[in-house]
Amino acid sequence: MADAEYVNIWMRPERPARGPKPAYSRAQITEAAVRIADAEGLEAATMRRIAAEIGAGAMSLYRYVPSRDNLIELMADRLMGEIDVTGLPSGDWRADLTRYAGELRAMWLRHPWIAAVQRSLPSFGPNQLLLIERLMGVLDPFVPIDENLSLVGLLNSYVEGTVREEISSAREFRLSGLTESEWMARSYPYIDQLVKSGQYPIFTKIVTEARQPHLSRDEQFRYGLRRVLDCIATAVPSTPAGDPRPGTR
Amino acid sequence: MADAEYVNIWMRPERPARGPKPAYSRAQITEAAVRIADAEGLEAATMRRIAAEIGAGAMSLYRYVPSRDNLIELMADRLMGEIDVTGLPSGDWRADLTRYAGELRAMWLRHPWIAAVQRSLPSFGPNQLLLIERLMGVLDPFVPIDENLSLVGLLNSYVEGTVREEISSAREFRLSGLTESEWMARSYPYIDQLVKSGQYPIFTKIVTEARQPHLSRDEQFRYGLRRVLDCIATAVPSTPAGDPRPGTR
DNA sequence: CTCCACTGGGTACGTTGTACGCGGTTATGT
DNA sequence: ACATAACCGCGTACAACGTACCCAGTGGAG
Repeated sequence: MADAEYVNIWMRPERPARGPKPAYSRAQITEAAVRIADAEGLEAATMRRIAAEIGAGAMSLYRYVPSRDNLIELMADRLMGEIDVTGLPSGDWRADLTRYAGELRAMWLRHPWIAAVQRSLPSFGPNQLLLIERLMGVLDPFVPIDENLSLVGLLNSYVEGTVREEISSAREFRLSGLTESEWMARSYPYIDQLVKSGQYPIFTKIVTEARQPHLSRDEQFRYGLRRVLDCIATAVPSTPAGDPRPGTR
Repeated sequence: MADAEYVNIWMRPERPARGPKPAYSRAQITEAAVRIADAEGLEAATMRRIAAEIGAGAMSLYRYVPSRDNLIELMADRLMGEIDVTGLPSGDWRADLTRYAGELRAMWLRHPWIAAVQRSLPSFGPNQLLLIERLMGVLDPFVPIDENLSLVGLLNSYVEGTVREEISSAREFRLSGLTESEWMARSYPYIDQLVKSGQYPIFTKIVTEARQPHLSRDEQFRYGLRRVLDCIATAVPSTPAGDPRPGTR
């Protein structure tokens, strides 16, 4: 009942006032959970497994965290902290957003399980909040806040969308225990059957021509990112708002 | 062991040659599962629940589907079938993509649980395949296949990204059993505390100014979509490839 | 020194996906 | 026509999950 009072994990104090010193901490638990999720996926980070990782009993975790879902919120915010936003905004919005996009992508690739966490309402943990401040600060001088949200949303969508695709191939191999070529050999009959049927000319083109990309994933990402930034540029006046804007529309 | 031979759900025949007539079908099972997921979320669509829905025993489902994960693949492809692609490509790529984007978004909103399905390697079910053919056919005459993939990927990212955000708010309410205003009242103290601290000016701006949007979600979507299409337009020559292109680059 | 709010953690419960095996049914080979 | 084997639906059973509840022990506040 006292528990139900805190809807928000971020408002619940980590430790009550009195009593013996706790043996563990939220940060330590979160760290262990992230370590396990990195190595074996989010579903491997069970309460028992996390507890074992830090040498605790399973039920001890509930002294620090109300539920597994809340722990996952903590993990997600911990990840946001990996995105370095020092020096943002720098004044050059394009450079800032390029850096941010690169770091976001790198973070996702380091922690692919982030794709599996269902964000319910945006969970405003400390790292998330700092990120919002710095990131939205980049375009804040140029566009109204709704437009800013919309543009940053577009950028985030692009990064998340592309990296999701990138992740999912790797994920399948990881948990099926197959290498990529083994998987290819296994699923070849199906693809081949589709191609041979002649009913799917464009699908065939994709499989036969685009399967061996002449660009690395990194280059593909940067190429697409430039396009997105160009798109954003059309909505960003070159001088901060408040100045009498030239007819740049 | 015979089971392991089919890596792909789409290659495994629904029914073997001999034996008594099955009482159910994949389609029927998938339909029931979708119905439950629509009403109560994907996690409510357990094997027992689905079986009960069609009046079967839990283990009977495994005569039709090798695992729950595979059933979810079936469900996902079933959803792709809701996207109407008749008459695509029509010749007007902008109209085609606008229509597609609208239908994709509507489908997601009808079946929000789609956000929770982890696509591993793209699962090429029949509906997915048809969609690929028609959708990629829209830009196929204009751009090379890699570029096509990239542009369609951008569009998909935009739709998925925005609709994910839209979904997640509603989801929280659904499963916490709170109305939006109740939730607001509950989480207000935290938001308020952040605002009052004065440390997060931009976050404050978002919460106080942008929380009451002057545009409906639909209008926001269409507005952002136009921007994305403009962005795509810069990469699409106005005449089909093969023609000597004017210096539009 | 006493008290009690707190600690870590063992036990137990309900729910999940699914392996296994049963007795009944039916298309097929003869 | 009939034996056979392949299939059916499904009851039972099990391991793993999140977590409610309880308990003995601990250490700071009075």
